[in-house]
Amino acid sequence: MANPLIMKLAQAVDLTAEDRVLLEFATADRRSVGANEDLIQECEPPETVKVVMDGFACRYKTLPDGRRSIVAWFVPGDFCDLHVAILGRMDHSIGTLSPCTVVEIPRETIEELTGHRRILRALWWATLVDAAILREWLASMGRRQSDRQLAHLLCELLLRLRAVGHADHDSYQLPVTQEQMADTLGISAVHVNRVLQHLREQDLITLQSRALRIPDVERLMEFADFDPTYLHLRDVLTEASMHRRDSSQRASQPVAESPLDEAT
Amino acid sequence: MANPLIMKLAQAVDLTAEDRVLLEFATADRRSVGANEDLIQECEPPETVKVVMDGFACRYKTLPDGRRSIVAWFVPGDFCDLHVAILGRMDHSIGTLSPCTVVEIPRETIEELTGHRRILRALWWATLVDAAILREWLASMGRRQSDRQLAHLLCELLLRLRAVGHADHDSYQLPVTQEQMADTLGISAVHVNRVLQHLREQDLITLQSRALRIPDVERLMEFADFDPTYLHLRDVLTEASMHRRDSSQRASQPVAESPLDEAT
DNA sequence: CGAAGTGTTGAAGCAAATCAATTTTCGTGG
DNA sequence: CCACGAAAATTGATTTGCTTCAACACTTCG
Repeated sequence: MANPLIMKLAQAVDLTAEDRVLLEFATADRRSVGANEDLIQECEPPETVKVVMDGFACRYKTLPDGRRSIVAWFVPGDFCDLHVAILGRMDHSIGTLSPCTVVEIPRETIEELTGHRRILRALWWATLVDAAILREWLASMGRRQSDRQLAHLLCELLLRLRAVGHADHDSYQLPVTQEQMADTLGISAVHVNRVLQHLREQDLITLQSRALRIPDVERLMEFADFDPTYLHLRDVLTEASMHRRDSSQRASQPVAESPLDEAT
Repeated sequence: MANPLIMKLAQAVDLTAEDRVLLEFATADRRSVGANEDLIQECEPPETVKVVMDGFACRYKTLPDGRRSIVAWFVPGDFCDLHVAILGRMDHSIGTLSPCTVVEIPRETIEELTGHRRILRALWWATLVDAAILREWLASMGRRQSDRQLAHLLCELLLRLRAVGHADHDSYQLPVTQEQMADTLGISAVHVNRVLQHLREQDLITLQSRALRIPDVERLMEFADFDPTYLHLRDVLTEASMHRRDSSQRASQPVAESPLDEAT
């Protein structure tokens, strides 16, 4: 099985064989974590950078009344906390949604990795895509009805998981509970259940025992008003997503030169 | 009047006199823009980096049904698009909310600025704080009632504006319409109106002809469940915010060393 | 001074929350 | 392998926060 981190970063830059070897070594030391366990808690400054290699994790905030808001999902290949090192303190927690395999990369290894131009740029890209996803989620939560919002999330996951080889053309494992989805979408668990049924009734999805299948990907994307541009992926613009609307605008571009990067 | 960009970046690092001179020069060439004008449109790759020096601007997404979602507010001192350069394409637009004074900093100037360690780090910090704000907004939209959500936004603006010298202890200019607030909070303009009245009835705020006053800052923060940690500000933790709950956890820290920064 | 944009108010409707009960699934130990 | 308990999913009834539509008032500015 291919390394999801390498697959992901290859979306941003052309990694050399040397880059790949370095990344392979950096992610060799894996450990297993059960579901619903915290990887980092609020106020706890992390010493290592964590990468999810298998399973789903999340970034979440707990409000004083006990309710929680999940503000990011981490799927295989995702860094959990690349950015936090520069800000003194965590303003949120990171925990697993399902059982996970994670890697903890020590600071020195990150420094070594970022000594390589392509990897440095790919890490930049990953950080910025995280922010782009956040913006899309915010827009989605603000202005989309919950059935479209959920459908949108499922489309996003399809592409993100495909990019790291964890989804095939129309299906993937979705190892999360309806309550976890509810905390992500900002709705109640009961309503998630009803929305899922609604999507099933319309034959937009199939979901049983954590296996999601999308009979007609294009139709679901249409329904969710999903435009994959914001994911800034290179490979995964499939037939389904390419043929929609103005496909010339949608073709992926190589990552642009960055002023900040330039200056290094 | 002090330079808001310098004031903002001084929140993150100790700028030297030389740093300040550089930043002053970089922001010398200002221009005025009316309200509701686009600074950058979707799909238009920006050639310069834009900084708001006066007035309010925003980052927004337009959904196909015409509704829009504002996913970030830019107040004086804020970069609009520092990050976009690395991703090939804009997945959103940037426009003014009120009349603004903006600066367009050419690529080369940015490269020159980022040649200075402290400035580079401060720009990093600014980017990460933007993401932190986005997370807080997402949590807020997901799990807070709209009166608390609006109150939370007003608290955030108080601190952000104070940091750049555009708010005093308990008041500031809020040059936006209720419709713009609605697009930000993900609710209808009518409801914004009612929520504002509700806040006024409770003497939590005063708002007339775009001037906001908060009679009891601490009480509004309590009401909004506002915890300023996520803004990662150094100076602006006032009496009001410091005395709440566990203040020892709340004192600002110097910006930590960053692995990515280290590697430069 | 008039027109357009903004703010305000009321009434009706709807999406989603809440509460509560029930069934199904899943993990675990006997 | 089955039985049990706990977690998760499902269903129904009721309530509520917010939307929508529509009318009207105020403000701002050319």
